[in-house]
Amino acid sequence: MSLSKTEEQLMEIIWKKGEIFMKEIIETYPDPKPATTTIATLLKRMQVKKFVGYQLYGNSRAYFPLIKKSDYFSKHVNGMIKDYFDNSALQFASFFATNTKLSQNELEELKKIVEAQIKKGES
Amino acid sequence: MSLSKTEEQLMEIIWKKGEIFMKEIIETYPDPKPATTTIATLLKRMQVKKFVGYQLYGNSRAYFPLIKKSDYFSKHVNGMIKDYFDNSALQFASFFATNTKLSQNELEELKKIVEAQIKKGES
DNA sequence: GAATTTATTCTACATTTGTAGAGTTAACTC
DNA sequence: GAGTTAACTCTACAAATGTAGAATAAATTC
Repeated sequence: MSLSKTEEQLMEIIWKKGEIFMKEIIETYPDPKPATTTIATLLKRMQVKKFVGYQLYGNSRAYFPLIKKSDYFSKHVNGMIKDYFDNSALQFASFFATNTKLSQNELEELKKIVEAQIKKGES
Repeated sequence: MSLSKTEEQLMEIIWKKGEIFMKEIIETYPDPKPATTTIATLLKRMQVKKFVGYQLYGNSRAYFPLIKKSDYFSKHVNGMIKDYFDNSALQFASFFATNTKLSQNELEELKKIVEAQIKKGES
């Protein structure tokens, strides 16, 4: 079971806050804000799909993610690599480095990250 | 308008071949193969969405992509960066480098790619 | 404590997606 | 040329998704 685009957006709001009340969720949306019932429905479905849970505080619910954003995107990206880049992470990385607008500075940063990652693996 | 997961899979088949006939499409799918009508429906929808076109050869159609795979994934990945990584490509790159299982060799390769990209920008 | 606000469930309905049968037509096969 | 195969259109239908009203219940406010 995976999330739809709209559910993913909501999920992102929940990830950002870590724990969030209905009222805050609605506030987060830009106008025109969705009806609370709409959000309630999404939250319900996401609970069924085991992506969010909630903690009762007195009588109100604080919703929280049941999956880490990094895990979610790992799966997501790895799925993409598998399905559309011949299962080659490198191919994807190459595509990414050449097709995304990274500034010189960002490229330098990225280089550092990669180097650090290499170091890490060497130990 | 964007493609659903299933349509994307079919799109990938079309990208791979560049130009492809119905029969070949079906052959590409693993068992249990979908009904030809299923594929026909998907193709029809993808034509409406302007993702594929076809060229008549005598009486049969050779389907081909109307969008380049690199363009499609650029949009895709950039959308992901925008929606879930604070619009920071670097943040995504960092996530990618640390969360995807790249071998030492692949990391070295990636480093080279990044370096090449840096060189390119310097000119 | 009556009136208002807020959150929740239940129900509903339109749209999109996944899948494919029925029917048609052209092509291919003896 | 009668029978088989292939591809296409049209129709259909179930499931998933996007959106929200009605009803209810609790909390907040005068």
